[in-house]
Amino acid sequence: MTGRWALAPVEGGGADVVPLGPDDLPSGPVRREPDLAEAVRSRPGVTRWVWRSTAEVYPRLLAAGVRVERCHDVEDAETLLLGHEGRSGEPRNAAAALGRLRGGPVPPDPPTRNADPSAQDPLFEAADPVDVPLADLLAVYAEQRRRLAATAHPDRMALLLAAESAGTLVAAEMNRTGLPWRADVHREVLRGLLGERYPGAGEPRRLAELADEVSAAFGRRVRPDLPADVVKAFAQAGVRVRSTRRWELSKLDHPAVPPLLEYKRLYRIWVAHGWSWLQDWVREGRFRPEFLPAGTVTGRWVTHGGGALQIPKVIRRAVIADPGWRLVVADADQMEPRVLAAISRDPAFMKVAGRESDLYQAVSERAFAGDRDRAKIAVLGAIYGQTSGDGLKNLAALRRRFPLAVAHVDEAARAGEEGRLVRTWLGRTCPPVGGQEEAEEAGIPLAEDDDELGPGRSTATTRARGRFARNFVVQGSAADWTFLLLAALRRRLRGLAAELVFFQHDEVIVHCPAGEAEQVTAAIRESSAEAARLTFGDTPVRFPFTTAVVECYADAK
DNA sequence: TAAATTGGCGCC
DNA sequence: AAAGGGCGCCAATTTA
Repeated sequence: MTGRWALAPVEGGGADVVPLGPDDLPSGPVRREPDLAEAVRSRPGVTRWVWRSTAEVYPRLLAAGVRVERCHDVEDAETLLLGHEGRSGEPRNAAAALGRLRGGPVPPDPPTRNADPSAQDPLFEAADPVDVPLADLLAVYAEQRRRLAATAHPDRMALLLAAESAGTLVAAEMNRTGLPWRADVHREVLRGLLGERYPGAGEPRRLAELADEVSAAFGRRVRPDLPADVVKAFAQAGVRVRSTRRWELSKLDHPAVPPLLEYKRLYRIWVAHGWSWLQDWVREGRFRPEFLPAGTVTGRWVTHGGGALQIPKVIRRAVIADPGWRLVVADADQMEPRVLAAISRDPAFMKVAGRESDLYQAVSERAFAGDRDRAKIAVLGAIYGQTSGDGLKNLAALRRRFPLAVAHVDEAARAGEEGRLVRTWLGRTCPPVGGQEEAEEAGIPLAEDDDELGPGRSTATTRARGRFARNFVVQGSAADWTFLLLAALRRRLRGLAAELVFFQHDEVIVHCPAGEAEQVTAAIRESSAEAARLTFGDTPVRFPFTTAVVECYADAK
């Protein structure tokens, strides 16, 4: 009952299961079990379940109260392996992987569905056309193990696959648990910001007032939610403005600007996190977005539904722990620069990142005469690829003191511009620019005709590809690390009532009884150290977290 | 008329 | 001071 087992659901609610030996082949007979959840529950000693897709299997287990320690998500692994092999455009579903292995048909991936809160009914979902029976799944898995051994750093790639699979478990568990959400508090916040709500059509009162103020300032009726109308109104008032972006408007000296900016801020809350959002996404005291691991090229997760990764600060007032419980909100401090230190192995930068105190302050003392703001601009500029303004001057100062760190991202940018593969620390791979469709699907900026630039000069799109790759190695390696962190934290929370309820790039929220808050805080600290050791090996770089134990999310910062 | 694109802004 | 990287979502507008 120990070791790895593979599992494939079958018609009628059952499953086929089989134990796997050290050679990745079955070490016993396939058993047909009548009940999927029972098949897993009755084998508590299994250390890793191999299955096609966590999203397919695990929600059913969780619904039956069954959790697993570890898994290998074959389709998730397929995505990462294809990427590593420079074949990211090929379908990643299990049936396609089988087709490539056997020379059979290679079905395309099913379209990614959009979550629609009014029409979610998983009971009536059609059978998945890309599903494969257990015997075929085993063949695909064994082949994946061979391909894994052939990667540039098999030990790192194995970690990446394990970490991503752990992420799929965490995501499924969070999807089920949901984020504690007080609808009554949310409504209070809305009333305070937006005023009375007019049932039926029309803006809430505060927005209507601000629209009137804008119109009064222009001397004619202007709809502030229509950029074209606003640009025209400014033109008629003798002010030329290229767009209605906030940073551009805020430079202007015109009486319409203050109410306009306030309107935009509140309008955004109204349409994105207002009463209809509450209606759509909050049920029984929980906000349940759908976390999708590996939703992006860089590895960052995305969510479907409710804009869960963009909850405005003011709305976080509604995230309140259950009575007697607390939220442990943990935020990694300057995660991406610390990751850059770890992957570049720049001695001076590692020294700076080896302290838990403010990294930007430490950088500023070495390169910017103590000016923290400039240090931060320079570091972020290096990571994001700043191309103009003071950023370049600051970047030069950064390069003098931390040459290897800057060279690391410069090299990634060059590789991206030249269409070479770019990898994160653990081996997640940024697709090269191949076919047009492929690149567009992956969101990679494409080269285009640009006759005005002579030979030897990059086009704007080439430079955009460079920035993409530059950021990829840092953001992606940071994602690598956070999944190891999540896996470690999940393991450490086992046995507690505490539950992971939220994850956002460099921030986690754990919901726990007040009495467990101290243990949870310690678990986060220990998980950070463990994840750093596993991911980057022997590195002096530290990854401190700011943790807050609060009843309300809004009080965490 | 439905699908795709655009402008804008929230979060990291 | 200037407008770099990654997303999702909404309404309006354009395209097919």
